[in-house]
Amino acid sequence: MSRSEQAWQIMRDAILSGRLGPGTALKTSDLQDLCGMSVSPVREALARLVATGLVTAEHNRGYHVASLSADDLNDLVATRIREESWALQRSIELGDEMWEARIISSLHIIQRLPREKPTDPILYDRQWELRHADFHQALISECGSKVTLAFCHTLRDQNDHYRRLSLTVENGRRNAGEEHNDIAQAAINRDAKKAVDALAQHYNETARYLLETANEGLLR
Amino acid sequence: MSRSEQAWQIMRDAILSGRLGPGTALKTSDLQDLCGMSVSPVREALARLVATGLVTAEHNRGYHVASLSADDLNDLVATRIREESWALQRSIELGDEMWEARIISSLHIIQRLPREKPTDPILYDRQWELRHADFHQALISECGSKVTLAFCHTLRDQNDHYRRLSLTVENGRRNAGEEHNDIAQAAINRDAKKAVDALAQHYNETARYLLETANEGLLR
DNA sequence: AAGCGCAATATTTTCGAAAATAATATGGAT
DNA sequence: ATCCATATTATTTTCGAAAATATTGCGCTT
Repeated sequence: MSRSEQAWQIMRDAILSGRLGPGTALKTSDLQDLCGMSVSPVREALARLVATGLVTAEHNRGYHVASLSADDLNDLVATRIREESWALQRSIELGDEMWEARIISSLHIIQRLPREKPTDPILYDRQWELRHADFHQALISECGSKVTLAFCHTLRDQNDHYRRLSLTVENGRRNAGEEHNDIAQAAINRDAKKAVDALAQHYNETARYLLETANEGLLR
Repeated sequence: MSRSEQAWQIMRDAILSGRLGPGTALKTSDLQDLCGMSVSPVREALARLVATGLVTAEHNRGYHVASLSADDLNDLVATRIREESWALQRSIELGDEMWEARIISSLHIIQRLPREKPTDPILYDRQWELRHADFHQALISECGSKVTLAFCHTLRDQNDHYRRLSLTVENGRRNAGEEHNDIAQAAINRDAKKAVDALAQHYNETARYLLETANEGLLR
């Protein structure tokens, strides 16, 4: 793997885990230390993070971890529901047995994967996050629109940043297992309306929960 | 303006004008000559172009100008219609007089701005393209969703790459003035259905025209 | 004490060359 | 002649330092 890709992973991880909190100034010298490499690959990686919205850039004034706000989260979630609803609906029309199988398999995995205990003050279960992303990706994967899928991907990335709001509080995360189940069932039964409703509720609930339990200091 | 921004403009221009055709391999040494600077800002700029979809990157194998295909154009246009329809509808609900004024003013400008004659074998009217973008941006600007607007922006950028398909043929471009007029009128009359229909037709017509007159050699 | 200009410092951005990787050419075996 | 291994070349990626730009601290005036 190239250095710039390493740097991307390291920094992305640091941001999503909260080691680099929202709004933090990202000095290149510090990042070089963190990633153990020279400035070039670090900058390359920063450019990618800017593209996905995890980092903001100001000309000649460096980079900052994107800041979080309730307004932005609401915008994000509403847009995500709109996009993924469309994509899920189309996937229900177009998806074949392989599509169903991918949903069932990825659902199974997140149900079996217990989330890590919040022993760490900074709790961040990367494994769960990856598998969770797989599940939601599987649902919409057969929508037939490459650009839409790419957009959903960046929306998911930005949304994951907001998960950080709750990961610092005691209880970790609410149990969303049942919601996942409902979505998957409805999708495989080709019940588009039910599936879309369940998906929307899942995202809305998650957002509501995040804002409720949010550590105020993390919101702009 | 920083060097990397200069490089971005120069390369973007070269791609949209067709001087760097779809699929062209982008050697850093050539790009350094083209932009008159070192490799760092060139790479920085390439990263931005990758983010907007005008350029593709392959690890350790450099960069290429994005290639064009009928399938991708259809995906692009369908998605653009879906997104902008939503955004236009919301803008019609939320927009104030300033919104109307911006539409009227930007429409006026593109109507008065005559497109350059196709004397150049490589014809590319940057001025018109900018003003055209302004008009479509104005229509959706009051939708209230930052992420949606950002997405529409990248869709527009990718779409502009496809305009290249017709710019090499004799007649330049069909007259879309009337279509612009219809959209603007309906929007300002707050007739959402009519406005959305006119917008969709405008984009569909443009895509159909592009694919009809396309120089086959440019399509993958 | 508050505001301003200027020097000192910190940081970002860019450069030119070195290292790492991929593409191409060369030569020998079958 | 064709195929494979190896050497050569071309290209991308990374480095460490220099240049450009922004920030901070200090003494001065009002």
